[in-house]
Amino acid sequence: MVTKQDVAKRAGVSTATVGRVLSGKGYVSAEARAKVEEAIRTLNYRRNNLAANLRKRKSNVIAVLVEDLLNPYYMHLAEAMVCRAKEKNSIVSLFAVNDRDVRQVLDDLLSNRVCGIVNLAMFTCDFSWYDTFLEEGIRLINCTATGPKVIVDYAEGMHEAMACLQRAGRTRPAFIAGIESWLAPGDLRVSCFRENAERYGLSYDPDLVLCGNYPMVKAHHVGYELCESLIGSEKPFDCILCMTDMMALGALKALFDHGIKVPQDVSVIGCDDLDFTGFFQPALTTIAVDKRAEAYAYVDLILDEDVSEHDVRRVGTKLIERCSV
Amino acid sequence: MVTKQDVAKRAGVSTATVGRVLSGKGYVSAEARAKVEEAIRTLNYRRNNLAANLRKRKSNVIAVLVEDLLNPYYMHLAEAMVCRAKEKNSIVSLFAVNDRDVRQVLDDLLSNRVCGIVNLAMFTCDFSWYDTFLEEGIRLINCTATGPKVIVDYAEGMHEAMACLQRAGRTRPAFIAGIESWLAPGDLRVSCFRENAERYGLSYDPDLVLCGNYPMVKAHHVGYELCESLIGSEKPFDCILCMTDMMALGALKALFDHGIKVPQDVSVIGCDDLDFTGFFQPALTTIAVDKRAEAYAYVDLILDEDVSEHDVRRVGTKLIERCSV
DNA sequence: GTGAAAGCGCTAACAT
DNA sequence: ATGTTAGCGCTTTCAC
Repeated sequence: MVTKQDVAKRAGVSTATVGRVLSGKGYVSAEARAKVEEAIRTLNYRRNNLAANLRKRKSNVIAVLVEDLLNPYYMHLAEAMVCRAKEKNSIVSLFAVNDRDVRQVLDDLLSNRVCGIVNLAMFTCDFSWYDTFLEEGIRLINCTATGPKVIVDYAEGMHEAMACLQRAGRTRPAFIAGIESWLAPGDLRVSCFRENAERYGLSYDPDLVLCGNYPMVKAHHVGYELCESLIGSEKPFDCILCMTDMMALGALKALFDHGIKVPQDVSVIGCDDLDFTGFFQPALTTIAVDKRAEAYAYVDLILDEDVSEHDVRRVGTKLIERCSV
Repeated sequence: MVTKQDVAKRAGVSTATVGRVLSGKGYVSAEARAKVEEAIRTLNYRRNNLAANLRKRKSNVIAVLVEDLLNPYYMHLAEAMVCRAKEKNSIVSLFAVNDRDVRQVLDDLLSNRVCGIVNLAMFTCDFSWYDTFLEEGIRLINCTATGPKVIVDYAEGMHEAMACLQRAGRTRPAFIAGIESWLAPGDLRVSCFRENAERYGLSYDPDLVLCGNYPMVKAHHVGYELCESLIGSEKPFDCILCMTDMMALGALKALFDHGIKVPQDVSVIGCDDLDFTGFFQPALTTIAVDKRAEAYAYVDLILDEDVSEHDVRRVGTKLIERCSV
């Protein structure tokens, strides 16, 4: 294995000079630079990140905490994060967590001195350890109420969705929320709906806001079950808003299985705009999230120099109209 | 940050002794062990993997190379790999590659001294660098013709699929292969079909084996386009075998858009058994791969001690009958 | 059964 | 403009 030493020797300079040309900082004579570059090329030198990381007391690994990795939404995010991280010489590692083993995973992250943590899990972490992480210089995104975070602004898309429903003459929406914690004000989907439904001639009935056991149960199953119970309840509804496209997929199937026609009898709107929701039956009208922007924001919040403790990045949404309304 | 030194000092022993109790190797008196354990607990010591990795000249990172991360199949794999890796104190990092930037990614992997590489991309890597990796002690899985690999034995499932088609009275299958390289003998799907179709009363017509531009184009779009061109070609066919469930999703939609009924007019069989293929319209009959076994095999091939250069692990498949045949 | 000490390859502060 | 050097925290050999 070729070390910086080797390069220095071969170029007839010191390791410091090699370091300077490698990092691009500090003065290096054109002559020295040329010799060093030549040595690097012929020796095929490659920096050992293990050593660099130790020295810097921090790795180039961004940890992504996921609870439901199988939901394509998170893979969209993961993919874009991988790309962005690559541009910035970092790598992303996936960590599966659930509310029972967070502690152990956190231990692991500390041990591995990851450079930052993006929390894509839906439970609110017990980050009493928050300070431990900060002391180590590990940035935490979407982990605590106060820290840096990216907020998906579902409001825009939600308004369009409600307007769309109104145009279709719908008045009694049900809401498949899937998980209690998404009812919290931090998530704009339900709250925006609750506060503005009336304005669009839509009734707001708390009984029609349904929670299930996501993510213990897969999103599409949650959607299916919740939709079935909705049908069984015999409460009148003429459209369904779903927190995620996968839940909408489940709802669509439940509706189909019960002979309820979409969009003739009931309209369905999803959220996420996965790359294949246009292939659902019928093609799903959905609130699209700018997943790329979201993912890039995560990586940037971890890697950029000038990020404040209260940095908040907003990500836009918009309605994509297809055939389910 | 608490170091091994600190623990040693606190326990009144040397770092070597601390190392012994930590690793569980070597003799340590009960007395010393107790003191060390106490110190570890009260100091809240956590090993610094950065340092350990440097010393061992190898990290605990398993690199996974993916080309089409958005295909849920790879996510299933990734998820299971993350779990398995966690059991063995390793972490998995995702690397996006395509045949144009492999070289750079490989450079990156070398720089980061990952402990192993699992190639989930479909192109055959130019691993002329193979030796460079081996010298560094980096294991390569599914990278070269000769190295350790896991083979998905599609034959079992494929036989069941053909039998199923035969029972349904089908005789003229089309095959949506999606990508040229999957036609190679290394992949059992097409080859098993080609060699055995006749036995099940199925015709084998090379003109009905369709390739597209996967993974440059998303799997479901490839499935859609290929199926459309199939319909347009006016060659007779009464069933379609698809290389992946996502391609089947596309085919299903193309068929629907052209008013062709599944399974009445045409039967469709997919491959993978993604967790939501039962929610397709109609629910898809598919060849299920034991994804967990596949994923575990990858991790084990990287991490286990006793892996030979020609180790081959087989993963089973079986047909899941739903409603598309 | 235990301890001392030599690095792993790099970075950066300091000296020249 | 360039070189020297002191660690980063760990593992592991070797000596006691």
